[in-house]
Amino acid sequence: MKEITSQQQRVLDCIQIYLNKTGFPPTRADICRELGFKSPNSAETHLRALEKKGFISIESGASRGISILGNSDLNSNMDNNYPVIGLVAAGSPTLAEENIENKISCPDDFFSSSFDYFLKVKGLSMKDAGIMEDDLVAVKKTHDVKNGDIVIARIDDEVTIKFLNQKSPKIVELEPANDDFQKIIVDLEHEDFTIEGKSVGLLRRN
Amino acid sequence: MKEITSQQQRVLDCIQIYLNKTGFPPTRADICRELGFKSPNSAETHLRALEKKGFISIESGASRGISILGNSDLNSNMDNNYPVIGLVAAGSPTLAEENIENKISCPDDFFSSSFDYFLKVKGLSMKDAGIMEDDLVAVKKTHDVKNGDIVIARIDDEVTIKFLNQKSPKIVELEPANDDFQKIIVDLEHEDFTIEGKSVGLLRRN
DNA sequence: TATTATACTGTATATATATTCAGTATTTAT
DNA sequence: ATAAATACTGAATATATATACAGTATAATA
Repeated sequence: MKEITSQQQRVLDCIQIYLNKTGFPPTRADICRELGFKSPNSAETHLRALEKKGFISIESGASRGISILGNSDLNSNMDNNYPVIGLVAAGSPTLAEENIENKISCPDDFFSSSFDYFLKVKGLSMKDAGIMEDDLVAVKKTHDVKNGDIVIARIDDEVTIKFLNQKSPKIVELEPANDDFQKIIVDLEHEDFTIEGKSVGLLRRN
Repeated sequence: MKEITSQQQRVLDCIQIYLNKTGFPPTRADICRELGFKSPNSAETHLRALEKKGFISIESGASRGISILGNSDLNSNMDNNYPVIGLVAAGSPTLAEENIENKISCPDDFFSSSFDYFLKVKGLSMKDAGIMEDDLVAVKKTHDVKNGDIVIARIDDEVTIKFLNQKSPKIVELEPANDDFQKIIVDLEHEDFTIEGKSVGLLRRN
């Protein structure tokens, strides 16, 4: 199995998410819509690359004839215990024992993408995005984020959840979804900045 | 779930077998080939019957747009399958098969209280309460509600989700959480009003 | 340095596919 | 007795979809 590129990984994830959501694979046009491509051939070439590398198989001539290989997951629906983490500051690793407030049993394929933990939200800085105090945001630990994603970021030793907007290679803006809050402008050259992950879903327990 | 006929069972089995074998659902022609039908309309009518009875859903216009619903045989652990319901109008019972858009496997004790179904939210009338379009509200069917609860109510034949505020034995106010929307004032003596249940949680899948 | 792989836009088209319409016949409810 | 559901054949068609072809551009490789 050859190495997969990050864009090919996005396409592969897209297929899996589409499958979970609808029960059948996407068309080229569906993939374009999901990932923002403007030509069906963009999807086509990625699919052919993924086929060549053995990640998927494509049934010639068949519509939606994509199947994900090496994936005999009848256990995809198994429950797992996911930790609930508060907005922890400091250099302590996010998933360290002392930061785990709780654990929640939940199917692995519960959200559109796999995830690693629940983040318990403090404050109302993302209120207009429908994220309220004490909501549990399902966080996938990844650096594969793009502008517009709701990301969990660490600046120096403060953790925050905001919309990502990378203005330039050196400047990142973290935008709240609440007029009462200011956007955070991060100078990557002078501040310690890390993307912890991104939101892939939300859970509210009254 | 209405009774399935033996031929419809054969078609349903055929879809499942095809899915296991190829990873994507069959076309009408595929079903004909597998079961020996000579007209694609044979498959079509069986599919429509299966859809009507709630065994499958069919995405209109999409090729191979068949997905098998509530197949608790394959993915049942200790989880339960909870139906996803749109904001259905009319006198049809909320949990009628034809209103079920989807099913979600989820632990029984997932929210603070037991619940009966997920309601897929339309519109932004509860936006300031952090309830956005397409959010899934976990609904417990009950009449035990109090002022301030987020309730699912039916007025004549319209279903809505709002804050409950009973002003008097005869007047109920349903209050949105969005300045762009008007509160709904219900005269219990002259309008057909029912409390379907209340929100006990929320799920958002990006 | 040339070549291959990646990563796209944009257009075009053959065909795969859903879906409707017109029939026939049998069985099941009302 | 009549309607409605079941169970098909057969033909026709609009459109959904895969896929080829023509480009552009950059990064990796040999």
